[in-house]
Amino acid sequence: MTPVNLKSLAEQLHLSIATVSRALRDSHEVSEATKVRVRALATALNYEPNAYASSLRRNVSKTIGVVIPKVANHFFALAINGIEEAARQSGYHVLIYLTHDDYAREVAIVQHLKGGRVDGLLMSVASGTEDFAHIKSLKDTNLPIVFFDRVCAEVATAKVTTNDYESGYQATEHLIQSGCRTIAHLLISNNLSIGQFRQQGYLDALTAHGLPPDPDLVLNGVMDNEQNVVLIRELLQRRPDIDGIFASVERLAISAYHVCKELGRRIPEDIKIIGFSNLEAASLLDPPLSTITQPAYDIGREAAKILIRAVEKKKDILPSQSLVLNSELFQRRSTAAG
Amino acid sequence: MTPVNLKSLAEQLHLSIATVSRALRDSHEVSEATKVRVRALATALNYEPNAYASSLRRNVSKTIGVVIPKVANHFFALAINGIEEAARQSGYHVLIYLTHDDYAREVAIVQHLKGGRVDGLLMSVASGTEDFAHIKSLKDTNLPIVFFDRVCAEVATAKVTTNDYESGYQATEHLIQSGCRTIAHLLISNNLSIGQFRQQGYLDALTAHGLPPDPDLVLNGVMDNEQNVVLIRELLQRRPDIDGIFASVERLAISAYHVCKELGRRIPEDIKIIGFSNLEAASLLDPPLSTITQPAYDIGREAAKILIRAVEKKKDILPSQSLVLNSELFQRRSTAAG
DNA sequence: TTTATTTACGCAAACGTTTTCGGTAGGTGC
DNA sequence: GCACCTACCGAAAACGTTTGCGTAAATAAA
Repeated sequence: MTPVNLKSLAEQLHLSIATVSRALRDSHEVSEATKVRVRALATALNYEPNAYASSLRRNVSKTIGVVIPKVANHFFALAINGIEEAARQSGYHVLIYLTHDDYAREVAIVQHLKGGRVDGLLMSVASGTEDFAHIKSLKDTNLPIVFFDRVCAEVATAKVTTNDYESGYQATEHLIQSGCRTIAHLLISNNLSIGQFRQQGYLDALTAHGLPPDPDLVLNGVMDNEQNVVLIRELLQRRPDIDGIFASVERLAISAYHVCKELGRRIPEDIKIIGFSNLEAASLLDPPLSTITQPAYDIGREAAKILIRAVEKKKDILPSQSLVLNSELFQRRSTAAG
Repeated sequence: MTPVNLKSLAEQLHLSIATVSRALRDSHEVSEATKVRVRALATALNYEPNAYASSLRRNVSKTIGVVIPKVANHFFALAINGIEEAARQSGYHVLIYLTHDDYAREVAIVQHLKGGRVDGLLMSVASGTEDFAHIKSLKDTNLPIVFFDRVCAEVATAKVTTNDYESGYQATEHLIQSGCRTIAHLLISNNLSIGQFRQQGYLDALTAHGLPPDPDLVLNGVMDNEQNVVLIRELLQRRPDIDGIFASVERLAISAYHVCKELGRRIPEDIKIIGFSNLEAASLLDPPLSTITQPAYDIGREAAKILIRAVEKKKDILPSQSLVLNSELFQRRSTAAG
């Protein structure tokens, strides 16, 4: 079976390759009559242009890369959903890379992307990343980059985030207004700005309501969930006065649930819990978990839109194009006043 | 800034492009001394070969496509995780396409893939797909395809699935052994074989235990969850004797939970529920949901492995390479015998 | 009629890489 | 001395597409 490409089409139509190419791209330099002829044969033979030849020649791949820590996480899954939607609408393809929060993997991936495989990059940096040289070096190749959620402050480009400070403040305030006086903050400590913003919101909400911040109530979680359960258990046993928990990370809220059940602390009667989460099933938990939910889909979609717009216009992406989309507080039974 | 490609490297090294290319690919036709020189400059200048030029010339893209209905679903998210892992290990890139269970989108995506953008395809077909001509036509271009989970029986290739029939049988048997006598089956009716297998397992388990199958107990759900709640409510009100529910689809189990709470049916005292689900939070639901959980990560990884192996060896994929990975039944309180 | 202008198409170069084919230099065996 | 081999390297074609430029004919303007 002969390959179906511009050459074979041209031969069958007794035209030049150039004319066939132009006809298919609807150029004004070719008559309507031949356009019709060309299109007819192309669809008849199921012609599809070779993406790599086209990309090579035009130096454009119609592909964007997405580098994220993980996909088995409802936030990132929803973000990909939004990204794919925006990409599809503009005819872009989506390459996915997972760092698993591993710095070395992130570096390797970023290095690979210098090969021109993508026209632009969406990125949520790994929590283990402390040195951003690899990202800067990629940006120096003029590859447009947009960060979302886990941004890299040191690289001057657009960032799409949620209002982490305000959300941390709101969550803490919500616990206070529900009657809590001794509020713990569970977080994963790393150098990501989002964690710091949430922590600051927590602290400011406490002081604003006359509650003195206590470092003993701030628990730095780790990667391993089993270990987190141990840490949280220790905290709750050491400080039986804790009556509220603000979890900056979904799985810390889940671990807190486990510990409370194990220790016989009733939620929300003895202790109230609120957490950042995109869990669909939050309302089905026992009890339903109050959440701060990020607009993950929108974050992904808007980030992709900014990126694609820049790629198409061949214009640099400015930090001023950054977007902050508000998270939403869903009040459920785990923080019911009582 | 001059581009860093083979040409520029060759000029600086006073070598030919051919030699530089061979040196970087570690050909035996170039001396060790020059290899060292070439590699040194290449790493110094951060050279990364142009992926599209390479793909065009070698007719190989080191990229696999993944076409799935959705990503905001723990099963598919885990599957992607496995796919990415296998791909990364073999140096492959992963393109993601979402059909949203829409036939037209699936056709458009498949048509696009004829452009040679991917070396192979992993696919889980959309539930709305009834005609497989587009897939067959893609396969006719000699593109290797491996189906996973939602397979297409009409295309002769490898399929990676789970033991749907046995799982349906086990789930039903588990309900019977927990004391249920009137067991409803909630499913999404479509022409996917997995649904049919599960339904058959349900029927066979009933008859094997002397319970007469009753078509009135089989509920065909729809896409819209609100509508499903209505349907389930009608069913439970029409048949107050129902004491067990087997949900073939996660969200139907969730909807059943909602209806039970609304109608005041206690789980598991009045009615027991088990469902296919990859929900992480199943154990945190109220009450914890018994599940049949598919090995999603392994399914994705094994499917990708089969595909990549075939791509590398340039050999056809045979239906005999199909794999069946067993699901696991997690018994939780929603089916506690009482 | 002559001179611009437009229309419709072909030629050929380019994108960066890989690979075939060959060529040169030096060494080895006879 | 000659034939032969090996080690190393370069020239150039090829992958399929896009596009600047040229050109012939047709049309419009003068």
